[in-house]
Amino acid sequence: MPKMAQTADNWETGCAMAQMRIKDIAAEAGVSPATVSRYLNNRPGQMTEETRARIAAVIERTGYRPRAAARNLRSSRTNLIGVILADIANPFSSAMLEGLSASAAARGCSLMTAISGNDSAKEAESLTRLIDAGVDGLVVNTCGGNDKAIAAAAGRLPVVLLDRDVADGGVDLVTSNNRELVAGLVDALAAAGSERLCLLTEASDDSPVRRERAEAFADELSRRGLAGEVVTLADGGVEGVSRLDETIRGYAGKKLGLIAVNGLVFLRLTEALAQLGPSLPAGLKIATFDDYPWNHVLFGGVTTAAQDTLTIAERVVDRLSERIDVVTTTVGDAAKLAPKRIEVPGHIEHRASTSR
Amino acid sequence: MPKMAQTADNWETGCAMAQMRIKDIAAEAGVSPATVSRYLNNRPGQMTEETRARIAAVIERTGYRPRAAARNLRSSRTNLIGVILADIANPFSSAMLEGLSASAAARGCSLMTAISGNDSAKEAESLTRLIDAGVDGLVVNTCGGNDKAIAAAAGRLPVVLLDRDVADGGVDLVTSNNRELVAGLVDALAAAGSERLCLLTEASDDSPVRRERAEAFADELSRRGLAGEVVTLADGGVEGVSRLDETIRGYAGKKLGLIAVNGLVFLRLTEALAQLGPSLPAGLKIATFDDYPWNHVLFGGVTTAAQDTLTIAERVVDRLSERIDVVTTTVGDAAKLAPKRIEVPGHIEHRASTSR
DNA sequence: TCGGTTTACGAAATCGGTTTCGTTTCGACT
DNA sequence: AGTCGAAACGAAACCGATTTCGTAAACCGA
Repeated sequence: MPKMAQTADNWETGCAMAQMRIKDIAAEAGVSPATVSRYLNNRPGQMTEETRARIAAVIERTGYRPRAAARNLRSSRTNLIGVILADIANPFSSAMLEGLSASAAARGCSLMTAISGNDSAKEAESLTRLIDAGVDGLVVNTCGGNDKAIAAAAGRLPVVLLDRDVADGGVDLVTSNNRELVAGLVDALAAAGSERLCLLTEASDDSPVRRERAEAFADELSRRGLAGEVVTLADGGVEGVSRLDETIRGYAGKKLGLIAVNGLVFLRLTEALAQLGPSLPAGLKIATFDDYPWNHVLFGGVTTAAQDTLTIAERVVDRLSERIDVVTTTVGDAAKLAPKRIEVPGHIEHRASTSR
Repeated sequence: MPKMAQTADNWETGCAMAQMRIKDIAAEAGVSPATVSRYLNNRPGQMTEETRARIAAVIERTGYRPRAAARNLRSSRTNLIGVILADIANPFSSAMLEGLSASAAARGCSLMTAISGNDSAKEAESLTRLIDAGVDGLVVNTCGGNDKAIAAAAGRLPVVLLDRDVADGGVDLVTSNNRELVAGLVDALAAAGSERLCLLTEASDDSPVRRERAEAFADELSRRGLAGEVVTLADGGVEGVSRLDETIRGYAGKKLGLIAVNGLVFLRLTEALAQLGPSLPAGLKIATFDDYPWNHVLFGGVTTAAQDTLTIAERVVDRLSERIDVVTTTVGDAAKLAPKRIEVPGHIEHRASTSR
């Protein structure tokens, strides 16, 4: 006996009717599955307005949704973007995630996220897991230690780096204009009367971003003939803080200006300063990277180099989409896009901590 | 001419060899695809140790990875967990994401994330997008307004709610022991000598969590015979802050104790207090929900009701896995799990803001 | 040694879309 | 009217795994 067509009538009770297949829709609309597929993907091969309407009606009525797995299998496209974040506790990362989510959704893509927690091994594992899952492209905010693997991945599918570069280069990167932002903060401190500047960094953070900011800081100092240095806090609270404390005491009253290289360092700085008193020691000026909610509050507002996270996210998804389109369009690897570095301008929020 | 077996020899240059299929592996190992499949999923139908080793060797050598899409199609399981978060800017959410990511990875699952940004429409859209993508289960930190849709979704696939419940009930929920935490904070303030307590909330936040905490607060007050009230800040900075300011001034010096219902409210409170001076007005005590980095810093440390985000995440994934297993195991809907409410105990961090 | 049961494995169907390729239809232009 | 080309659509192959079902071999107790 030939297999009966499994119609999707709500059988007996009006309970959950069996999932419909594209062929059911086709039958119902009196067309072939191919035509329904063309409708679903509004393919160039147009169809009669009447046919289109009939299919639309049936889909509307039945609430049919195509199964993604089947679609993925044949077309080998998943509309999934993989995201690997180094440290979600960092508000920069969560802001980025929100931006990526929005930009991806605007293109009909979903996000598969993995969080490495600054652990290289976890990052590597996430890399393969996301690739195995069949993501169309990958956004990586690397914690370092996987440069080889990431470069290799970039050879197999579209990859865009977020904020932190890999050694070998050759992979797209989207980042802030760190050099200009450093200059802006130095400006603000100098304008506030600081004569000697310190850039505060953390020992555990050896990221390219930190290095770039440190270099820009040194350059900026020598360009202006200002005195200053990079102070690296030891990891873990106490030692680092006392070292900082020492530095500040040593300069107190001498028009010192401090720049925290990121939000976490700024929090530790705040902790250290709390030991000296609730408001800033006379003559001490402060500025920091990354605009967090508490930056408005601490010290009556701290001058901040704010990154334009939303735009960064947008650029990342734009670029990734370009690559994805190329991959799915071109036959050979001939017209592969050259790797590109995209800088998104941030801006300086001037607040009380650098007022004269 | 019969189609030639596409062997995966690195042809000519050692360049990227063609993706292998399970049938290639099977051929190479001298077994059938079915056997390789059994190996990959280590199925009960065991195989000879020798066969197993031979397959393992071929896979090892070729670096074969099964295509997820094909696997998903046939088995209708994706090993994907969908996560919808209301507000990623809230550190509670990002901590949760990290925990979920870890717990899911431990079970070989990946996360598909969507962020509603407290927008009901976006939440609804995310819901269908994730379901269409074929996630095995869903974790929802709802922003409200989609109770019907969420309940409906829970009827079609495993759903676990995070922190915020839906109206109709009937869906699993994992949350903190808010009532005990409220009691703990009231304890701390009372012990610090506060005679009149305020719970600060925001007008825009009408979540079940807020309501639960407010109710617990009222109950606790009456149980102890303490005076107090719930103060709702208007949205947007100024009006809300001045209202708060007024409240504080009205009570200043009268042994007032303040509880911020969440981290965002606490930040606004901090802002308002900054107008009164850098340290707490005499006799004013403060406590807050949610343990953020700056809680250690502000006011020399603020007493906090900390939620155990890691454990919450773990319970969520545990519960979701239970449901997923039931769905894929049972034939009928007979043994469906009854909805369950899981409370994960948090704890109180006693800090300087409630010292005597 | 012989039935009976278990174990190891292969052949082929199957999941539900997409895509290729071919056929029909229709309009337009000599 | 005849021809041509494009547009609209259908039949069937295809994506690459899993799963069912069947069979041969191995094992086992009597």
